Amino acid sequence: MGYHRSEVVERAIGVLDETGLEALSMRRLAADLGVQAGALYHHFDNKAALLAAVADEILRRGRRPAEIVAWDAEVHLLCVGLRDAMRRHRDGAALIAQVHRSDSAALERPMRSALERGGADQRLARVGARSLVRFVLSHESDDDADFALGLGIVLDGLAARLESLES
Amino acid sequence: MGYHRSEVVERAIGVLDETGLEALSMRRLAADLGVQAGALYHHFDNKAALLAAVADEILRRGRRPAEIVAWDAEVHLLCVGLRDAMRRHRDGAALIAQVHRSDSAALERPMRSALERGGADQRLARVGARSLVRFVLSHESDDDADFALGLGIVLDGLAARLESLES
DNA sequence: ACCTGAACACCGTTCAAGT
DNA sequence: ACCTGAACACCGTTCAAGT
Repeated sequence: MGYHRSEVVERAIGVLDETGLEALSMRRLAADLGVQAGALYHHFDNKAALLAAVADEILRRGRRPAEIVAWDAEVHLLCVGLRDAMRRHRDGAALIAQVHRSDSAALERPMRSALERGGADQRLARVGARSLVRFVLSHESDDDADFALGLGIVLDGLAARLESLES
Repeated sequence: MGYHRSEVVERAIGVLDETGLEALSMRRLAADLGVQAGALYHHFDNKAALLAAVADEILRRGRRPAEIVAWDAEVHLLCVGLRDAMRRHRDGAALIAQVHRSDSAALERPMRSALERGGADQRLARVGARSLVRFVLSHESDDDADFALGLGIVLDGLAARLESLES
């Protein structure tokens, strides 16, 4: 009953918010759409593909218009933006972390280029981007103050490494 | 057929290593022990309790004898020890991360006291310990050099915060 | 092209009944 | 105390058959 994938994804986000990731099954979602479970496989190869599409949509909705800012402000914006996007939905972090496991590049690429803009060599940009993204994904339930402190620690460590590269 | 929980746990670790976390079901484990699935519920309240016991045992086996070392060496040892323990078994990190979600204290406590020994106040010790443990848990698949670089970044950031507390 | 109905091969958990 | 057998309420996925 979803002409397109997009309506299935939208309903999936609804089910996610109402019942959580654990209860978001192909059968439950199909029932919610008034359709047999097997019908979903005309739109998605498997459940992983559906969840990837859901994660994509959640991140797309969280995306802010590109601003022209300093590289360190951009790194900060990327972290806070990711955090906000995933906190907008029940189990958002768990879902995005799960999808991120099989496609880490999508989330880490913008972070990596911001770090390279800040003078990081390829390796530091890669490792730093990975650390930052995983930090954000694993600290969903922290309150904002603790999150800011933890993020500040990682950013300070990164800054120290960047300074020693400049000399 | 396990007089005690310990034999069930041992077999569970075997199944984990052979087939991975996804395939470690109550039914599969029971079949492996030559027993009906229901019998396992005489030893464990539910699957989560079983997995917690398995994670505990994996961590217990990875524990090294306490040495008398400087606090920063201890923090480093705790991180590397945790990493080694979880890498000794297939899907070890995923299992320990899962259990850690409902009992983060056990893993974070020793890290917290090491940080307090290094001069951290309660809040910095709590946030720092959490960041370090989650860093280790989420970087299982990194190679050793990338892990060391990432860990160094977090530790440097922590050190900067500790120095500013001393003044 | 899209969906139904029905099946296949699984899950975690409970519980009367047996020893 | 510990286990069996069998059930309950679910899963993801496939596929002939219908429209």
